[in-house]
Amino acid sequence: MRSERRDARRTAILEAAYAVLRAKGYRGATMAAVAEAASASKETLYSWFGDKQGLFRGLIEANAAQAQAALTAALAAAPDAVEASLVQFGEALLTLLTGERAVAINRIAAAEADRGAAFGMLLAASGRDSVMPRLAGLMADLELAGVVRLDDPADAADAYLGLLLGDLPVRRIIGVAPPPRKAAIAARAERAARLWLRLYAVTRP
Amino acid sequence: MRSERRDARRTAILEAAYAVLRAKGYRGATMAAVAEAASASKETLYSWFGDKQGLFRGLIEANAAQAQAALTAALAAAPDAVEASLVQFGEALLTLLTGERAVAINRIAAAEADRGAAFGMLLAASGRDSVMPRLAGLMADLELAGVVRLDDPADAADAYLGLLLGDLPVRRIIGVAPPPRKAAIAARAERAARLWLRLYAVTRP
DNA sequence: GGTCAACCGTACCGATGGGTACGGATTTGA
DNA sequence: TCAAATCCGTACCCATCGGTACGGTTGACC
Repeated sequence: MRSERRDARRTAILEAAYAVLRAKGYRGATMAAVAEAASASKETLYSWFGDKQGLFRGLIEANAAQAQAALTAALAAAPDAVEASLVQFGEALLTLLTGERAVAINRIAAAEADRGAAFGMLLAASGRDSVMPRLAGLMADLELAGVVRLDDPADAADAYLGLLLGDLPVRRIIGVAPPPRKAAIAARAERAARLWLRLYAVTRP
Repeated sequence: MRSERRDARRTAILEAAYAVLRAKGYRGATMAAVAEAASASKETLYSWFGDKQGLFRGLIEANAAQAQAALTAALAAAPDAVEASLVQFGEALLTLLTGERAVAINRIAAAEADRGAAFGMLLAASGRDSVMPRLAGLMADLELAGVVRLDDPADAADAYLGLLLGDLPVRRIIGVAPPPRKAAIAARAERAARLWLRLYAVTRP
């Protein structure tokens, strides 16, 4: 299959683009540097992706697909207790959002936010807009199980996100916080679930 | 006084720098554009601030002082109930963090996060590191008043920040959310205080 | 009123990076 | 094995931007 090799090459190029992006930032990620890292020519880059924005748009889309898969996997590993799935979901989401990839991509969107918010929109579409439905579903399950009562589901979801993330994503994007360790992520997810349940549980513990 | 005029000129230049920054972003904020907006010469800019980083470092520092003053004012307008001061503090903080100025500055730090985190550090020093003590003090007051019980004050403060901010700052920085209206800010601050009190109140309402 | 420093406007320089063009090599498909 | 398409490497063009130099002008201070 020719398309297989093409796809592999494409992801290899995007991987090289990400490597340069992570090391040098968006403005430092020159097309020449990406081409060299990918052992490709600039002309190939332009022919495949149109321009620099197109290249990194491709990177964002690829990452979005990856992130979706990770979240799906986290939810698929169905735990016995519904509450535990909230923790697992939180861990997966926190791992994604504070990871190097998401941070680097968020920095692109921040740097380009003035020149239209094209990157931001794309990121939001593949980020929040795909996360919230899953979170809503999870919470609906919890409500059906009689664990919690949610008068305003959107509000409750927002509260959970806040408790889970805090200002960590901003500090990551700004560059003042290192990526949290697995243990720290687990602790945060556990704490967020505990506090959130305390807020909305039907029977106050 | 000559220094008065110098100070006024300096703040005028920084104001012009901010205007250009807001309109064009950090990379688009060329020294020439700032000079023109300030009716100054590039040479003056370089002589006063050293280089581009120095200019925007000055902008960040000026903004930090302004923000500190706003928070102090919010806390100084001492309300009768200590709980109300939590709402006032939240409104002030939310107004600051989602405002155009803070967002533009955060975008600088995001764009320059790879090349060392100099801007990020500066921003954190004048931001979180100056906010948290005040929040801690506020919460200590609440505990002394017997309203809440905080086993882990740092944790409680983090939870409050999460409830207050949610992912709004990130969405602002990314450019996908407009600055919230006064009413929305008030609603968020009120909600954060309500939920936080529900979490930590001594007597569950 | 005269002197001196600061400042404005402009012009200039070197470097860099996005985007294009082209020749030679390599792979693809029959 | 041969023709066609693709791709790599390099070189090139052009615009932009950070930073510097300089001459004319203004304003402060004596």
